[in-house]
Amino acid sequence: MKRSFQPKAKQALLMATASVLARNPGASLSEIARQAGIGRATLYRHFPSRDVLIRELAMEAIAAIDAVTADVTAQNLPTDQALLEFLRGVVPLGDRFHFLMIETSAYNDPTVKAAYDRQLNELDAFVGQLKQDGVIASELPNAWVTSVMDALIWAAWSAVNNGDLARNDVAMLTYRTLVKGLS
Amino acid sequence: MKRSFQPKAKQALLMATASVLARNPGASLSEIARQAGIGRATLYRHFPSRDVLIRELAMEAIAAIDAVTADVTAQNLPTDQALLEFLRGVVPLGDRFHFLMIETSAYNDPTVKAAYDRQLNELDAFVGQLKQDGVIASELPNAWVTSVMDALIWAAWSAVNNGDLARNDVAMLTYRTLVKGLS
DNA sequence: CCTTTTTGAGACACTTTTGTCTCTTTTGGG
DNA sequence: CCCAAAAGAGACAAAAGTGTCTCAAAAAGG
Repeated sequence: MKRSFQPKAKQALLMATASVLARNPGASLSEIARQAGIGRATLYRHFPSRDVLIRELAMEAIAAIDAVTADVTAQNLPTDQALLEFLRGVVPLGDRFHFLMIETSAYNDPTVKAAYDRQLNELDAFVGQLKQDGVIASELPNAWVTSVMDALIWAAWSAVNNGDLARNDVAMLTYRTLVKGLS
Repeated sequence: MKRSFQPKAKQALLMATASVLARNPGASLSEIARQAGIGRATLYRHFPSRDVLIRELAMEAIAAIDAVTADVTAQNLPTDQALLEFLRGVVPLGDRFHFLMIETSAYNDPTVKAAYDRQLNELDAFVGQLKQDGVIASELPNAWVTSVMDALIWAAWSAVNNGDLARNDVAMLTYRTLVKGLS
């Protein structure tokens, strides 16, 4: 083959889709293709249906967050620093992180659902560690902590993409807000 | 007339719609009607079109938040207490508050847009006061503050509706998270 | 009860979106 | 420069959502 079916373009397409769907979950495929700067037919060449697109995006998002987690874990940092590093990695993925929370149709697929549940459990365990180490208050319900984390990550990503906040500041700002807010 | 066209049922319908649309902005009218426990045709008897439903819901949401603001203002509290009271009033309206942020199609209507812009300005002014009074840090961009407020209000409402948090605790929890997080 | 109003269910045309195909143009490796 | 792979454009049927209408059942006032 001259040019193999480039996984690079597919990746870029997935990222564009996340960006669109995070803002407007009901967006049509024409809308997604338009905002990705490609033709609708081309979108179908990469993804045979809307469901597959959603599913692959979900899996990609989960994998991207896993990569961040693995990277942070490998550094063996104290939990508070690990949280900061996690945010540094995850805030740029804010649209995909958010997409996972709102695009409930993705969980019709059992593989996606299993991977997502596993990731939620890992996050829950991390919150447990943060509590143990006194980074956040242990009397707070985990559900509240994870909700606030998601909410702030999404707010941070949106602020950067609206031009309201600088990309380099935003992880630290989120970290401070989170740690101080939940201490 | 025997029974006038009850504004009460209409109100209940709007509330159910907000609840559905906040979670799933792309929900169809069948979905909305089903979750509201009524027939689709009945929905059309109250609202002639999807656009009108969206528009009326937006106006109702804005009015409900205005009512909270007016109530808080009338009490002439110090700003930190005013914030707490505002949250107490607004967290139960979390779905409608959130709906206003995500249902961009509502702003096609100039009346809705004007009312929403006015409300955003009022919120911005309130944030300015909170900064002046040292309740929150003045170096934070207003956009970040309002983003975090919305995010937390929505997280709080969701947590209550998922049964993760008690309705009576949640405003105070949101207040603490917000004030400590942004101090 | 009886009457009037409201409701739910379903049929219907219309619009938008989805998914499939074909044809032409562009692009990048050889 | 050539040519195969990939892109865009557009036509098309199928599916889903929207808006209108009718009719029978339910509900509530008199």
